Amino acid sequence: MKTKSFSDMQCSIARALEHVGSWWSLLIIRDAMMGARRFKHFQSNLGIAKNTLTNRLTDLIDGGIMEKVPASDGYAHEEYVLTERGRDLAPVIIALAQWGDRWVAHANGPSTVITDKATGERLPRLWPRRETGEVMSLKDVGMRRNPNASAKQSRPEQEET
Amino acid sequence: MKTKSFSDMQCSIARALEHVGSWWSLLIIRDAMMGARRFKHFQSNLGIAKNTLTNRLTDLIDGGIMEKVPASDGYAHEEYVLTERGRDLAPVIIALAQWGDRWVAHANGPSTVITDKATGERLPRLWPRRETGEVMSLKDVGMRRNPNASAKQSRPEQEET
DNA sequence: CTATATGGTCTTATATCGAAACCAAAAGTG
DNA sequence: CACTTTTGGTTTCGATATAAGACCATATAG
Repeated sequence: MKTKSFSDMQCSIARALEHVGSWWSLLIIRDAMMGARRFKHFQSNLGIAKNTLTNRLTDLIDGGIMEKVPASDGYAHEEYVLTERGRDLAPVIIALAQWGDRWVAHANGPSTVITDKATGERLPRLWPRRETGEVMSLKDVGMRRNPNASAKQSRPEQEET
Repeated sequence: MKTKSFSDMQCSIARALEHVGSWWSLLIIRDAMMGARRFKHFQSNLGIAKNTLTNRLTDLIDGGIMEKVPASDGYAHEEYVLTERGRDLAPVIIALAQWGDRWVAHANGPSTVITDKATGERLPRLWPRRETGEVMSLKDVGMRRNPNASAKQSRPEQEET
């Protein structure tokens, strides 16, 4: 139920989830990244109900993540493709896939492997790095409140008043 | 309606979303990463209904992403903390935050900045890299079907039959 | 020109969410 | 120690989104 919207939150994660946080969105985006372009592709790949697919696609288009374009092969239908904004979600998809591979993989292994096309090798884990490229420990990653953030946000250290 | 479960899908992304794909899950995890530990923290930070929060926390615990531990300060209550599995979602959270910062930021800027504690600097964009640390172009990232994947998955190139 | 596939829309049933009331136990107060 | 407030829920209820399937117009295939 979307009744509660995140769009008034200042947090970028909430604002991002407003666009890609619903149940099917990221799977549709994943399929698009893998080459799906037509309604039927998404529907048969995902086993999603048609009306739900219509809704999700409409939301993604409204959010500027996908767009409808004329068929690439000269046919009359239209196709759904990712915009730049949508393609830019690749790190999210990859991070999610790698986490899934590690922690909740299917008994037969993952259905899809993310590779470096140049070598065919599996991509190394997406992980925070410094400008230098050095891999960071999570302990060194901080989340700092933006000074000109508007509202309160209680954290254990600062809530007593 | 969650009636449709992703848990029978072989795709790691679907399997990951089964755990963190519902509306509030990732925001709860984000709050936990920022230091929230108690029910009231999550509730007041997020403005989530209490019953929904209870459900989401229960699911996260069942999924091994969070766990309940005795209060760290000697009080009688229990606290909710991330497990290793949960902390390992950091790249997903960071990728999402960075995408949000870039594409759908709030007018006043993001409420939270993700930093390198060592320098206080904002973290560079999480992006696919080779083993060498070299940043990749998305064009070089491939998604290949796992040979021993079970079911069909139609892609434009292979669907005509 | 007929049959089928595609890309939807509409209706109905059900599951989930949000809000508010309610409650027991713990913590804070005098 | 008695009294009040906070915390951490659970229950009930109404609103809404989803799933499933019927239905339909257009496009493509034969």
